[in-house]
This record gives sequence, C-alpha cells and structure tokens, in this order.
Amino acid sequence: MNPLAARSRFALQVPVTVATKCAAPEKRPRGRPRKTAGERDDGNRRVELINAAAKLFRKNGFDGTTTRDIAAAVGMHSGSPFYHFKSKGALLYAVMEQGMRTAILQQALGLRAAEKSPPDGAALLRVLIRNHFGVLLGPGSDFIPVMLYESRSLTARQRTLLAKLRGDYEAVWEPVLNALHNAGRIKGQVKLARLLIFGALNWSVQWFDAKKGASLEELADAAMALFVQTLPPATLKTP
Amino acid sequence: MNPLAARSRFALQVPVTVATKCAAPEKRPRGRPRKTAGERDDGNRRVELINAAAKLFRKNGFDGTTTRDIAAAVGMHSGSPFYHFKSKGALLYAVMEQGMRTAILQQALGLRAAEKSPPDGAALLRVLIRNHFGVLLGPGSDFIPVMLYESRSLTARQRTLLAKLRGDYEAVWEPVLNALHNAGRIKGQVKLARLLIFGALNWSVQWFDAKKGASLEELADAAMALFVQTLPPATLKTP
DNA sequence: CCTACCGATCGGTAGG
DNA sequence: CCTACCGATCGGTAGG
Repeated sequence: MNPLAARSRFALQVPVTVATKCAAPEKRPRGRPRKTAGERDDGNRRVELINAAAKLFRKNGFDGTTTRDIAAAVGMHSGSPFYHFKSKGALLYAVMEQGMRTAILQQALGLRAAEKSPPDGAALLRVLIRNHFGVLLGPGSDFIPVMLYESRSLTARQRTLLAKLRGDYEAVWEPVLNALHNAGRIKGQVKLARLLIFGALNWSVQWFDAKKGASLEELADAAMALFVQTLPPATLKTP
Repeated sequence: MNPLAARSRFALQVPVTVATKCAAPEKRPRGRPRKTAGERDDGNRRVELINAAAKLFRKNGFDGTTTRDIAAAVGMHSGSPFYHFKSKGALLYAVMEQGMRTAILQQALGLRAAEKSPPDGAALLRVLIRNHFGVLLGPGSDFIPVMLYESRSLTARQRTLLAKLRGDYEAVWEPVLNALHNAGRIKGQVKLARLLIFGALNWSVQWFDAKKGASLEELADAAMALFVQTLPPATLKTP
C-alpha cells in the first residue's frame, strides 16, 4: 500500500512497484528486523525526524508538508512518526525549539569570543549580525527560517514558549544597539531601529542564494554599512 | 477584469446571515433570483471573492484556507467559487496580481506628486517608503502581504508573471537609491542595500500593530533615519 | 516501528 | 450560483 521512499535501506527487496500486491512468495516476518537485545536508538530516529521535518517545513510550509512526506524522508512508514511525536504540531514545535536553542548557543559563543577584544559597539554588532546570517543562511539552517515563517501554525501555548526563547535571543542585542544609538551611530528610535534591522536580516531568507551572489561576510558588511553611521572624518576635531 | 480597490461597494445588500439554512417554507426557485435581463453583476461577486480570499489567505495562509472558508465569507455555498475561478490557485493569483497593480498605481501617483517639488533624493525615498508602508500596513491591505508570504503556492508560470510586476514596482526605487548612494548618503553595495531595505520594510507585516505603537509616518521616519546618513554639519565647510 | 485502517476534510465537478 | 456528490488525501490510531 505504501512502499514509498525506497530510499537506501531495503531498497529493491523485490521487483518492487506493484509486485507486492500480486504475489508475496514467502512470508517475511512482520516489521523490520529487531536490533539485538538491549540496543536502542530512540534518540537518533527522533533527531532524524526533526531534521527531515525542518527541511520539508521550510521548503513546503507546515500545511504543505505531510507527515507521510516526513516519514518517507527518513525511510519510515506513514504511521511511524507518531511513535516519536504525538502530533504533527509537536514536530513543528520541536523543530523551532531546537532552532532557537542552537541559535542562542551560537550567539553566546560568538559574543564571548568577541568580548576579549577591546569594547567596540560596532564590532559587537557586526558579530551579532554575522552570526545571525549564519543561523539564517548557513549550512543546515532550516530551523530558524521555519521558526520565522511558520509560527502561525503553533498553538497559543507553544507560541508563548517560543516567544520567551526569542526574547532571550534578542535581549543580547539591546545593550549593543543602545550603545551605538547613544554614540550617535544609529539614528532614530532604537526600538524601531531594532525591528527594522531584524527585518532586513530575516528577509534575506527570501532572496539569498548560497551558490551565487554575496557571501555571508559581504552581507554582514553591507548591513553594517547601511545601519551604522560612518564616523565623521578625523579633521572634524579641529574646532 | 480587475476593478481594484473595491472598498465598500454593495455592502449589506440583505439581512443575510444563516437564516437561509434554517427553514425554507415554500419552494424557492433554484439559485438566487436573477437580475432582470441584461443586468449582470459578474465582476462584483468576483471582487467580493478576491477580497475575502485576500483576508483569509493572509490570516491563515493559502494551504490553511479552504475554498469553503472563502465561499462562506461571501455567503456562497461550497462549490460556487468555482463558477468564478477555475481553481483555488487561480484565486490566489488574482489576489496577488490585484495587489501588485494597485501598489504600482499608488506608487506612481505618490511619486508624481512628489516630483513637483525641487528634486531631493531623500525626499523621494521617503515618499517611496511611506507609500510602501501604506501598501503593506494600511487599511484593507491584505493583498501585498499575501503576495509576499504565499508565493510558494504559485505555479512557475504565475511566479514569472508576478516577478515582472514586482520588477516594475521595484524599478522605480533604483534611480532614487543610486542617487543617494552617489551622494554618499547610502553606504555599502547598492544592490544589497536595496534588498536589505525591502526586507526591513516587508518584515513590518510581522510586528506592526495598527492599534498601538508607531504610526506609518513614524515608521517612515525611523526607516529614513536608519538607512540614510545624516548630512554632516554645516561647519564642515570650513577648511 | 509496521500493518491496516478510519473519519474527516478538501478541491473540484455535473447538472440544473 | 445551488445541490449533491466524488475521489483523494491526510492526521492519527489500535494492536502487535
């Protein structure tokens, strides 16, 4: 009924296609061969599902993705994802939560390294921006885009939980932006500036193409140039 | 075929509501009463459907919206939208196309008015930005957000057609941005600056709340302050 | 985690 | 534009 996704494993167990229905020569044991006793891999399959879901949710949207698609992507049958996740929505939430936790972690690491240099607001902002581009556009980064573009499909409770994580992530930016604003290098209301800046960055998901065009470094440079006022020339000091 | 901006025409033509369903005492002739001969209102119902679809597509997404939802929103039965549009996808395209045509028109009008003043790159950009916020966030503006966030559900052909309209809309920005870049008031690669700026604006759809917070004017001011370098103080002229 | 299945929903259509 | 439907698909479940 479903021999879909003849990915690698067990590919070609028979002439395949419809053959299954016509004649099943010898009985093969139900289910897949069990691992030898005591050997379990629960966590792994769960992770596989999350990764596959992230990729599919990003490409086709939550509503445009079938739990069967996800199952097929990891070589499972249609009902099996529900052994790991109690609902499709739970899978979506898992994708987003992992995306946020990874992003928060990576941001903290990047910032820690940068803080060893002499304090420089602009340099710190560049680190944050570069890191954000990495999280959005870097290799294997489908999680945050899903988080950004599919939250409509969350329950209210899930939305609240994720909003907290998002708050943690964005909180780091606040002192950096405030310092630059106080130094006159970011103009306008800081609150609106923050929203506009995040928009500029997050929208890159829509047009960025890793295979051509700018690199993430160039993107970060362009963003810095656009948002942060250039320092007045040194000659200004002369009164 | 495209009577855009059908704001309030024909509002409240009947008491409407559910009454129809509850009890139909005497046989009423199939279908709704025909207009007297020669009087047709094809276009109107079509417009109603497009408006309802725009609202629902924006709120629930294309995949999250049912053709039955749309039918119900305009008081039709489930199969009737297909009398006006041959498919759900055709309705989506109609929403987006109307959105783009309206946006292009409004942009041209705004710009024409602004060009009567002495040429000033910054002033022109402010007009474009303010107008764009209007198109995105103004009253009755669900069309462009749908266009921005649901294009995944288009066919390749539809995508190409809309890309052309989008090109027309964005082409207007190019000389304005180039002029400001040449004047040193927009920094970084112009091409990237344009993408980042559009991102900052388009993302406002995600967070803007008309009932509280900033006005569209304040938004436009904030964007200008963020993107356009302030002119150096006049004292600079002294060598 | 598979097998086998269900109930609900959905886009779309025939015919008037 | 309504009535009455259909075929396909989908999320999810029982039971092993």
